[in-house]
Amino acid sequence: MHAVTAIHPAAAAAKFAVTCSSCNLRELCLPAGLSADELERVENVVYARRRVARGESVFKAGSEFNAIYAVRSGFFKTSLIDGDGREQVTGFFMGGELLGMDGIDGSYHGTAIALEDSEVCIMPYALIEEMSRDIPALQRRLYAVLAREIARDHGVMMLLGSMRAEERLATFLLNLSRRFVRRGYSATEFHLRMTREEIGSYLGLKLETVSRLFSAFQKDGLIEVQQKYVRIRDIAGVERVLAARH
Amino acid sequence: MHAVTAIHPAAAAAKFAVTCSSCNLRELCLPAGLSADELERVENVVYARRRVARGESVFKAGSEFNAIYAVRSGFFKTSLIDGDGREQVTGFFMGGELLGMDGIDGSYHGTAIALEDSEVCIMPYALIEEMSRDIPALQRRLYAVLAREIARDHGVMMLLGSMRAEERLATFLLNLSRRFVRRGYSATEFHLRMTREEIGSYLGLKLETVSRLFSAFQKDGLIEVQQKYVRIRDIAGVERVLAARH
DNA sequence: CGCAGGGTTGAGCGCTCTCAATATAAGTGG
DNA sequence: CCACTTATATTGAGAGCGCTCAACCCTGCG
Repeated sequence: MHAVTAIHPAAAAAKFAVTCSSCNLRELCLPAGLSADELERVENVVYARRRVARGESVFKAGSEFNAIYAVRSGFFKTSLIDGDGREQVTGFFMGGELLGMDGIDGSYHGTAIALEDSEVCIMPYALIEEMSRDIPALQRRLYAVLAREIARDHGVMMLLGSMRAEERLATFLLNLSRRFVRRGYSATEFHLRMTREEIGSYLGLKLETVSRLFSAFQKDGLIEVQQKYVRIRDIAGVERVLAARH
Repeated sequence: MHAVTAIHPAAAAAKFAVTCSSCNLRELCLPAGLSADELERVENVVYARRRVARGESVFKAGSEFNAIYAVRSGFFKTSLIDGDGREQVTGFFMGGELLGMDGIDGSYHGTAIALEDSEVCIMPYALIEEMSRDIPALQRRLYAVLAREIARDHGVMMLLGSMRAEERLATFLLNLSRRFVRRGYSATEFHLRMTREEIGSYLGLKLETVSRLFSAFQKDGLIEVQQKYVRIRDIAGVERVLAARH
């Protein structure tokens, strides 16, 4: 069992600064408007961290659901394997984002795999659930996080259902850029953690098509690309790829 | 405000039978293992119904979130409209299914439109949220419903990302069939409520392609189709379209 | 009856895939 | 440190699936 012991408020705040904030639990904690006391309790939820080596899984599709994971550092993909062994990448996740929420109804629906050596915070669901009953702000937050995941998926459905290949890649690059920025990294220069094949799976394209598009974007002066290194030279230009629909 | 007045248990059960069960709230109520007393409270959440005429919307993208809706009768589509006015259908919903959960973080993300004269049960979110704190089973249920929506969307992502046109249509038909059966309708014979264009949008295909595929399935003896009427003549054959991946 | 919305079908094009060869990186073990 | 292996990327040529454009048909309804 997990014991919630009394901690001095200042100590709680300090501990939060170490554990929750450095776990980058922004999705769950930051905008929730929790009191210091509530923060302490939430912070206690993160009762363990776990290193996940590149290529290892955090959880596998079908295995029993018992925790949500917050990415503390590193980079992950989530994917489904279909009956014929075909993989569909359903998302990429970086620091501060949550993994495993699709498992709340019993077992994980997909598999989460680290694309580089990473670390996650383990948040046992039983504790979260219990606590969310006492802390309305946390409950609202949890629902909101789930709802936002649905909204994100709908965005991907729109991408897959109605965009042409170059629009998909442009959307992908802009999305990555925005997320890197929010984490204090460069908006225009980054290393891709995933392979062309994984990008292709996510975007509903073949890896050769992805590769060709990178080359085409480079030829058009939109980006500079060399294997996994990408520099966006003309963000407005990349955005224009989306604007010029049809 | 909504007043929870004391009701005799038997009366509560009767009222539940009328309101909740006939609202087909199976997603939320049925497998939750609620006590009679809890059922009464949940049933009180459905404080109003609303008729939605064909073509009308239940809620619109961007409007303020205040309720989840359960389909009582009829048929709905949800869709996103992108900047250029392009529509992406994100789902079809029939009796007993829930609409509007993607709005929990403030405002509805998509628009829900009735494809035939329909009726929904209005479940004010403030009440649900409050109640889910008192009734753990309901809370778990709500999370599960949200999680299942995410899983559903991942399934659609797989469909859009990795299936060929005929596989998509086969998947669509089998999914509809399964859902009709669960509601006591025929598994093999039904009227489509949506247009070819809406099916196409959902499946990431053009309406002409959808039409051609229906014709092709008919020629192969898999189905019989005449405008919106569909009869599946060879379910195993339709399933084989999926099995024979490339 | 005429109109409008939805559905079907055809012809041809083009985007993306398939197949294949080559190039580049990143390990691995001697 | 260097050959060797393996994973990942790039690029080309050609094919085919699904799209575009267009004509026609069906059905319901005022």
